Amino acid sequence: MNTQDLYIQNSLTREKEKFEPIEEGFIGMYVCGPTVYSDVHLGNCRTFVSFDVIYRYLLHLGYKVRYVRNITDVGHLTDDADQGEDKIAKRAKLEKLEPMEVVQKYTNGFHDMMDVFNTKKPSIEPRATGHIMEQIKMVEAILDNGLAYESNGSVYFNTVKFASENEEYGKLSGRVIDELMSESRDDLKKQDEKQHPSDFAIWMRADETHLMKWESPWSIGFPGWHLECSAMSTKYLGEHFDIHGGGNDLKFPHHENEIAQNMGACNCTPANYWIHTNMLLMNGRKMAKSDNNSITPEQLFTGDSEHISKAYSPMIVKFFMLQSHYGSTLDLTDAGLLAAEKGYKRIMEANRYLQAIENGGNGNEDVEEKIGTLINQAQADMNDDFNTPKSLSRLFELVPIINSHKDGKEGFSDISQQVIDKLKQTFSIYLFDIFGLKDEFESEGNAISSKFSGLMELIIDIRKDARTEKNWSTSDKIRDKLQELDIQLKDGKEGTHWSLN
RNA sequence: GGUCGCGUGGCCGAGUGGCUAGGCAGAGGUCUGCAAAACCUUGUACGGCGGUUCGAAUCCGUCCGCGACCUCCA
Repeated sequence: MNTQDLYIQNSLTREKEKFEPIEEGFIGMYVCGPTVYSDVHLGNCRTFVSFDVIYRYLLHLGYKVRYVRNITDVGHLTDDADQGEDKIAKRAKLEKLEPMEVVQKYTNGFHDMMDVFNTKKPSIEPRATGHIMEQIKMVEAILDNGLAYESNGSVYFNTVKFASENEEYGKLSGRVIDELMSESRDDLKKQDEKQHPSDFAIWMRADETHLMKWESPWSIGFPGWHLECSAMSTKYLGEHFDIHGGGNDLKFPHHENEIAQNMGACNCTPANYWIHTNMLLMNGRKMAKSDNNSITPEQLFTGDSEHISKAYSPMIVKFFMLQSHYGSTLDLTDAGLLAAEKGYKRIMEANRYLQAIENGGNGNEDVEEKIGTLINQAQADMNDDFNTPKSLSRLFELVPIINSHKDGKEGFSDISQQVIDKLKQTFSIYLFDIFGLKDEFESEGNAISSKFSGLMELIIDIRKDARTEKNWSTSDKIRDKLQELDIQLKDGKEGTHWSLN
């Protein structure tokens, strides 16, 4: 594996593969967005933070990326077996709102949360209801190809026929149609409209009470959930594009059926690389309200939950997520968050010090070689399937070097200006551009923080005089009172530094 | 029951056929008026049992446990 090349773990082949874009320099990436029927789930946040880092890294590599992430605002049923209510409509009735009010409300909430986590906005964020025509056209194409059938105003994708003509069905999820068949034979009688239980609706006839419905050649109805992603990815990225992503839980049936629809419509596989993010657990188990084992992003930020001992800021939560690989389950625990908080502060503080270094020394070969190696490894780690935890660990290994410079240690102090600049650039690019973190103190508003800094310098100066006079009671009083305000003084060889706790 | 995946030191979490992850916590030291911070040093690890191999925590089998999805049940 060449560390200069990007490798991606491809869910479709279950292999780590070298990434080669369809068109040199350009990447089309589609990620399944949220169904906006309730407040965004913390697990969703992890997924979109993961793809945000992937997006940012691809941009960093110089690709021109078209990142499409949809908003599902129709067709996602409470029960995936093509029965049950539309999630949006159900919520609309519950809250006595127009369906589109529900959609707007939770879309706004989702966007706000994505901002809180400092993720970049996608290039295009299409909505299912805005693409009914495209979906109807796709149903027609699939019908024309003989891979769907109409039944009582609804249209179903014929999985049996598709699977018999094509080995693709089940490839992503590892499911085999024969098994699906034998598994659910008992169901067959119940479903009079479907020819086979594994068939799925691509258009559904709506009854009179249904809130969201459109005219189509088959009935007044609405599109099946899986169809929107096929239609919108095709519209904005073409029939064949580079990367398709989503949460692990969408692999089956959603993504499997998406592939089937695209192939059924144009006989081409939609994406070369499929990326699936893994689940966020809490205390070792899945988050579920019914088990009282769940926490919302807001609760994390306010500390208002029995599961955590204190509040954690968004960047600490994000840092916590980045310390695991997107493909692994991540276990949210109070101890884990506490550790992440300390780590986050340590690395941010080192960066703040680093960026303020003005003059380099004469150069020190040993240290500079070590720095160069670590910087290269950080990049190689990101190239290896976006390994953020490993890449972060390289930055952490650079922290003692930076802090030694602060202490005026021999060897570390005479790093050349060139290497210092390289370090500055590396930290800035990785922490902020690629990982999308923010220094929460720095971002609190420059006007305030610069006055605040001036004030702190004054206080430190007064305390220094007291210390020179060995007036320990005054100097300790300043230190202790500031500590009570969560401002920590740190006496070092080069003078006193301060930080916010 | 099926499909996919996971099980690493006190906690979180990378990685690998023989060679340091990293963070947090712990221990010792340096520094300090004292402290904190910082720096240096440091420990027990790869679920159980078999097998392949000169050598496996890393590959294979099996058992146990966990998670997601599907199914079943409710």
